[in-house]
Amino acid sequence: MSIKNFGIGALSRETGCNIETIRYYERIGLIPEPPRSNGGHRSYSHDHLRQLAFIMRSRALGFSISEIRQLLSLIGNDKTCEQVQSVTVRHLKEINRKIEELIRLRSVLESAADKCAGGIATDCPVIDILYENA
Amino acid sequence: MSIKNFGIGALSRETGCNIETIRYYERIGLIPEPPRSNGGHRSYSHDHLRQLAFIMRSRALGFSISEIRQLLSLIGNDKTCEQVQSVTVRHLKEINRKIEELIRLRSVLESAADKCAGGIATDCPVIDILYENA
DNA sequence: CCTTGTACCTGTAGCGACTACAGATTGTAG
DNA sequence: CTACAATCTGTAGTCGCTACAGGTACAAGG
Repeated sequence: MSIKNFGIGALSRETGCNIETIRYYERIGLIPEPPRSNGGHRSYSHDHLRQLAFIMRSRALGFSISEIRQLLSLIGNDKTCEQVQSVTVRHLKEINRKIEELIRLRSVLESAADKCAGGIATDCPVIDILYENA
Repeated sequence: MSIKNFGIGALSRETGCNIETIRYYERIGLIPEPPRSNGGHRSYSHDHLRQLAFIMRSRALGFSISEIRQLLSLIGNDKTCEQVQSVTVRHLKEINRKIEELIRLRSVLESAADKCAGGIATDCPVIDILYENA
C-alpha cells in the first residue's frame, strides 16, 4: 500500500539525520526495524520518514531521547494532550534553569574579563576569580 | 616543607570533587601525580588542593577540560593576562550562543504549550509543532 | 551478462566528562 | 590483634552520537 519505498541514504537526505544515527536509533529502539530487501538493505516508507522527522525536530528543541520515547508512546493514545503538555512543561523548566545558570556564569566572567581589558599583565582578574572560593 | 599532607578522601571533602573524578583528572594529566605513601596511597599537599579548587571553580563556570588545560598552562607565565582573557572571551561567546539558542527553543515550546492549556485532547499543538517541518 | 562504482551491511571503538562498580590492599582506632 | 574504614587498580557503563574496518548488494553502462 506504500507509494514508494526508499533506502537509508534517501531517508538520511530527507531528514538530515546521519545514516549511522538512523541505525543507532533503530538499535536503541527509538524507531522501528524497517522491512528489508532480499539482500538485507533497509527499506523505508513515508511513515518512517515522518517519525524520524518528528524525532529530529524534537532533538532540535532539546528533548532528550527518553523524553522523545515518552512523546512517541503518547502519540496515538487518547488523553494525550495533557500528558504531552506535562512532558513539555518539565522540559521548559529545565531550559529555564539552564538559561539562568548560563546568565549567572556570563555575569561572573564578563565582570572579570572587563577588569582585564587594558590592564598590565602582572596579575590577572580572571585567574583571581578562578582561585577564589565563592 | 608542607604543613600537613592528607589523603584523597580529605581532598575530596575539601574541594567537593568526587574521589573517582580526582583519580580521573590525574589519569588524563589535568592534575599532577601526587607522592604516595609506602602502601601506595596518594598524599596531597595544599598546592594540590589549590589547583583542584581552581579546576572545580573553572568547571562550575563552564570551562571545558581542554580550556582548563590552557588556563593552567598560562598561569605562571608572563604576558598571561591577555591570553587568559582571550580564552575567557571565546568561552563567553559560546555561552552567549547557548543562551540565545535556549531562548529560541523556549519561545517555540512556550507558544505550543500555551495553546495546549485547556484544550481537549483530540489534537495536540505540541505534537503538531514537532511534526511540522520548519 | 558482466563490470564498475556506489550504497549499504554488521560490528566495534571512540568522543567528553565523568560515575560505578568489583575485588584487593592499606591504614587506623580500640 | 582485630575490625572496619579508606584507598588501591582496572574495567565498564552513561548519553548521543560518530567513525571507522572489512564485507555484501544493487543499479547503470558497456
